Amino acid sequence: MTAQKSVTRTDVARYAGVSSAVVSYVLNDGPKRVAPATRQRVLDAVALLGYRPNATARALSRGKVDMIGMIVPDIRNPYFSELVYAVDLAAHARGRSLLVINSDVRRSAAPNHLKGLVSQQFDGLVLADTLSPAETALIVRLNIPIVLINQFRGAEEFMSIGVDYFDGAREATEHLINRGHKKIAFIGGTNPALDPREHGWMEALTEAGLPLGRRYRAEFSSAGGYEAAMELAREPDRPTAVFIASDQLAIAASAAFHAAGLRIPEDIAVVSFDGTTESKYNWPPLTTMVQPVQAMADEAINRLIAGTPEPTFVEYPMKIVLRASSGD
Amino acid sequence: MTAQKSVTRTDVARYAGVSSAVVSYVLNDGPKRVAPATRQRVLDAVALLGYRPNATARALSRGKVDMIGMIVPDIRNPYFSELVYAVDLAAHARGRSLLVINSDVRRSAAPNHLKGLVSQQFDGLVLADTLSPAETALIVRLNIPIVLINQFRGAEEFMSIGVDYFDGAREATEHLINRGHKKIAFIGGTNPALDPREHGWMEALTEAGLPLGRRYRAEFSSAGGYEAAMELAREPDRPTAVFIASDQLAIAASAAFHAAGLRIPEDIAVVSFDGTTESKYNWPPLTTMVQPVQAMADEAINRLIAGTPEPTFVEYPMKIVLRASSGD
DNA sequence: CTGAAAGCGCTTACAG
DNA sequence: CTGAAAGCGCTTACAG
Repeated sequence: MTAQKSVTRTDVARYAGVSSAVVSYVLNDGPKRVAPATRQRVLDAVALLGYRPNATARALSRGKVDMIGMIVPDIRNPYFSELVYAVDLAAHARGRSLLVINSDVRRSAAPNHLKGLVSQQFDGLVLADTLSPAETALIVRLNIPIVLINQFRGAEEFMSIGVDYFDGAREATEHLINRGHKKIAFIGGTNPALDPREHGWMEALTEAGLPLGRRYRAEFSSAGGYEAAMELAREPDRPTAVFIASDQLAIAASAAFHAAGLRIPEDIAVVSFDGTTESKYNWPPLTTMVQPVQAMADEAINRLIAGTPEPTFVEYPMKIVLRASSGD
Repeated sequence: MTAQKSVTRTDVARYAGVSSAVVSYVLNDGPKRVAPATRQRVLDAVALLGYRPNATARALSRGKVDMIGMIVPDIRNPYFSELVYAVDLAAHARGRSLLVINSDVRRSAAPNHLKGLVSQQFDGLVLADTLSPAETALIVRLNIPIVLINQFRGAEEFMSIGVDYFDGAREATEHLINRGHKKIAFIGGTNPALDPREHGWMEALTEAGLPLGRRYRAEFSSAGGYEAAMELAREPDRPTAVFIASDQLAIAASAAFHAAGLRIPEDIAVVSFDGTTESKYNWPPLTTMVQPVQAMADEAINRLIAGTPEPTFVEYPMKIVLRASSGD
């Protein structure tokens, strides 16, 4: 269903009166040199015939596709769409396309959502999703460079790129403590393992000799954040501040607090996590821990292109951005 | 850089003691029938050798890649990330992968951002971006099925799928009129041509015998929406209501109104356009015109797969969702 | 029901 | 500087 009778390398070669090899040399700028006059003839033929190289054939012949795959839970989450954007930018800067795989979509569309992926000849894979052991095994068998990004549950087999979740969370909580809050809650996800963000929150409170506030575990979605915040708002002994594990949750939580008649930050101060653009346009604007998304994306792509990376954990520090939600 | 010494069809065939053609027949369930016993031998060999078919070779041989391309201005805009998600879902349901191209990224990464696209052998292309005439010419030469989505400036050459922008905008404005507003402004984009949303707003006001309110033209970004709203807020003869052309603009505008000390909807009522999830979690929740995104996405994919679609305009009606931003 | 073989459109050693 | 040719890993008419 591509072009009906598409122009091929051979057509160009014939028209220019050279071999198809020469056409390749011209188009790829190598590996052989071509005489200027010949070169011009080829270029003219290309233009005249409207020739477009077939990327598929090229990929088959070269044994690589110049394409990187990226697995993401849900691209509708602003954090992930910013991450995808950054990785895409990095990939293109290095001459690669990025094929984004929404694991959400796959999971609903097919029982074995990674199946199609398996036959794809990616140069590498950026994993922004937590996979089941079975899925991980499948991925490993792909035998291509892999980098985990945005995951704190670092797998032993792969290189992992992320922020210092623990320290970031601790700093966020400390900021609330420094502003005089004594009852500081936590809203986060329903992880099976301990979320380092929850851990960092605990650590900060413990260090300050403060009691652990209540923790609310929600689905990582707007609806989840809204419900958790509503629950918090109805608490008889309400906390005066809350550290929320993602901007998406925090934005929905803000709406819930408003709906419950709470003023931010007067009644409930909020510090969030991620530093997406959305956090700035929330009402009130969110104080949030910023992830250096582009730097992480660049790193991921560079490592992949360099070949299978060492299974280490590359950790970026976070920076806090002070805004009105915490009274700043 | 794919698997070092990957297992090929030939290896499987040899191991199973059949020809590579038979392996194909088994794996593709056709076009020939294979004896059950032989079939089982092949399947066993596949499992034992850990064979993964090479999608690139398959694509070259079949002349198609089962991949659809989608060009989007900026995936970080929630409306587009929801649209991409929907199209991805539709594509996978039909057995195709979706390669998303951020024209933003391409434009900054390469002068001719569509160049790489040209050699890709897509089965079809979903265009959610307005292209320059030169870019359009390039795309046409691709000679593959194309569908425009989310564009009101319908090109004559292509099928176009979208909502009834004009009617949607009119209904949005009428809602404000029905609630008694007399001074209704408009915040929209800086389009060279007349945005039908602006046109619909005008029409509603004219029909009601109301004077045209001021119109604020902004970049389609959060920053753009914020600035436009700030300008509106400072107006001496401030409007009491505003129709805003997208949720992204409206969310940023809400923040600006709050920052300027205006209450929504008491001082300024807002009706927005798009119906993204974000609109629901804004404060206050936005009354907005909902686009039937999934239906549009399904339609786009179905048409592409059926072959080059007729250059018609498929228009979906919009539905208003009433929420607090308009006092509902 | 199974096999030998041509072909998809490139790339790239190998000769000249 | 240029060409003839093998090869990438599949698919699929064509024979048997």
